[in-house]
Amino acid sequence: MSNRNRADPTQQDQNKLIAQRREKLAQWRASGGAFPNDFRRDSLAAELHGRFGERTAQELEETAVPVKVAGRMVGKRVMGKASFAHIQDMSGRIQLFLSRDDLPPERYQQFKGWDVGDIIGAEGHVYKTQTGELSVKISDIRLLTKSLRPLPEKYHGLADLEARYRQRYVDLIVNESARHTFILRSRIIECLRAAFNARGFLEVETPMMQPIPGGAAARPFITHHNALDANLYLRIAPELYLKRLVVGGFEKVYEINRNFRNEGVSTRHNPEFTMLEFYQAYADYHDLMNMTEELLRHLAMEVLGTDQLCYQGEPIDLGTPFARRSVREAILEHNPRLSAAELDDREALCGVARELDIDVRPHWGLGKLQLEIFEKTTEHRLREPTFITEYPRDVSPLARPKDANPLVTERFELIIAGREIANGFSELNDADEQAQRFREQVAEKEAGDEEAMFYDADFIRALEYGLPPTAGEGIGIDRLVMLFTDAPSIRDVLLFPAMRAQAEPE
RNA sequence: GGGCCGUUAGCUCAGCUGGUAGAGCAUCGGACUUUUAAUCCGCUGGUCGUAGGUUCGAACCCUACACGGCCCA
Repeated sequence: MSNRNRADPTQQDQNKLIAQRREKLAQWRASGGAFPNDFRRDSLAAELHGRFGERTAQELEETAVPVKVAGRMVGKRVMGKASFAHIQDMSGRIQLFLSRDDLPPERYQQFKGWDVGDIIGAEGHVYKTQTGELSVKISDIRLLTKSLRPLPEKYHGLADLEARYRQRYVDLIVNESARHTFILRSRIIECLRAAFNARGFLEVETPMMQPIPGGAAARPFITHHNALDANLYLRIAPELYLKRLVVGGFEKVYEINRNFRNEGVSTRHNPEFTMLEFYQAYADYHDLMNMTEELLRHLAMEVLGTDQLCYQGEPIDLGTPFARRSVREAILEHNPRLSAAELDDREALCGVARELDIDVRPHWGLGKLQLEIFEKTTEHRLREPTFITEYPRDVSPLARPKDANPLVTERFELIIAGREIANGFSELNDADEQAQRFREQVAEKEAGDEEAMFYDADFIRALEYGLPPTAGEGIGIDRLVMLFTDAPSIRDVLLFPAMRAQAEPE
């Protein structure tokens, strides 16, 4: 990134290219009618390709269908008294052919002064060039918006990652793959919404600003409400509100929205990220695993047309049933030197954890140690879709314990390509036990765990009215989109990823 | 927070052992009525991220800082 050309608009344009374009704009203003907004197009590029792409040149010449198109000029080839240009609209690109003698007087001369990047509107008729490219033979053309800044080079596009993230608008103009990623993201969310609606779920919106942040183990952002003179937290999860709604009788609810976690930024973490969270009464975690598997397979077929994904060179098969194994089984499988007996021996696990360079805290219990060891040694090795089940009770304070073994819960996480994609469980609906779990969390918070949960008395009150047996799950949309678009970084699937503020924006 | 790497023209990138900076594309001027990374001819364009230091001399060596990338916590 250049630090030159600072923000003061009266002082800018040290850059010759910008100065030249500003001069062209000044002439346009002087001639009157700059920045008009009375041009109406009647066709998009992709529509033209769809309607006329298969027609022969002769058929098109006979019908001479008149069209009006508009978009950003992304290519310009002037050859004496005739020119080609490509314009790009939200659907794609279409070529324009201009011949001086087909245009009003002076128009061709004006066109020659316009720049790649300018927004133009044109009318003419659909035809095919000698090479068979569907194009519009122009009878008149107008400049609609003057672009003052030159676009990146046409061949390499914009490659600098910092520039692509900070100036996403430029990235979207010049990089087809970026447009594709965000269009696919939109389709994925659209498809998920349709799937939940079809299953009878009700879409809801719950507070983003919460007096007590709950539903996950994470550090929250704090903000302040002036009129109430009260601190509020940006939500780390919608979970406790969604369960209140199930108490209220909305037995199947879902929400697709942002969560905020005050943690580091990395290729997998952004401080704000999108989560699909849903709850279904009279279901348990097995039901949700089955549904998740179905859902992902359906999603892949809908948006990609295949259930065979390729992520960063690695094949991912969503077509065959996902593996399911418990945290215990997974740890033992990937740590052959560990015995089942050692997994239940806190002292032994502490030693193992330290050998793994895990920063063991004195207040950690057996479950926390198991989970840390799982995350360090096992999670990243799970490449094919795998449900990891039976998470320890003490790291799952909102989940229902297993009847057969109350030390673990009816919880799962879905791991694909070494990353957590979803997390779900049978909900803890025993108000007294939930209150006890909150008290344990508060004790851990007091012991220094900043991610431990708060005691939410209103949530307990809601449970006391009676939460039906319910299962709930969160699916990380950004990570799902990464998987589906083969994106190496979460920033590639966020239109405006979190970046450190620039000292002086250009 | 730690380690490694990067920052040079509008964009994509070269730049050797330290000797005051180059290409392609774009721009600008010219030629050209079916091109599509158009072609051909000619000309421009730089406070080498910032600030110090070493040196006769720094894009290059050293230090700090800023921003970014990757990995680890």
